Amino acid sequence: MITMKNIKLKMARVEHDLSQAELANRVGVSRQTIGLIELGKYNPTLNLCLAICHTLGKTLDELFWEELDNE
Amino acid sequence: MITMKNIKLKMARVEHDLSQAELANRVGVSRQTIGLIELGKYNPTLNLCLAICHTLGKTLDELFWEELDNE
DNA sequence: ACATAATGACAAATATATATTGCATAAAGA
DNA sequence: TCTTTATGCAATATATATTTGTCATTATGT
Repeated sequence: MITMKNIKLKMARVEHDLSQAELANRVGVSRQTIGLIELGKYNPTLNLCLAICHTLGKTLDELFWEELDNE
Repeated sequence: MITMKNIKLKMARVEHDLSQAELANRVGVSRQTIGLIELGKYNPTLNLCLAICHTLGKTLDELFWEELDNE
């Protein structure tokens, strides 16, 4: 469960001028879930990843493909 | 939770001459999990998707993009 | 300085991904 | 045939993703 911060997700979200709560709303999950994914403390499901991608206009590879560094 | 069959995953697996059980072994999950993902009856976690991708030499987009599922 | 929004952290509860076991069937080989 | 391998299906059990609620802190704005 030791993942890394998802900077790319955070950047894509900010790019759309969305707060974590707003993105969570559009995607249909809780604010905490989005926050934890950005912090790299979560292992989201594929469907959630896809929903985030569609909301932010990005692909899976663009947002979730190996961010291999530590925080 | 009715998803579409993941044909691309099955093709990539067969391309590597792996059975569901063999792929499951390498990825560290049960045979049923792989089978259900291929049947589109499951919503795997990102880490599992990534493990499958690395084992089969594919990216997330190549194996898991655009099988549109409901909710 | 004060207010409010945005985020991080934490715990307990719920939902669901995944494991485990077993059984059924079809295909391929000996 | 007989045996083995591969796959689907189903029930129960476990692990973990996700929710809900609350509080603290850090911006950001007035």
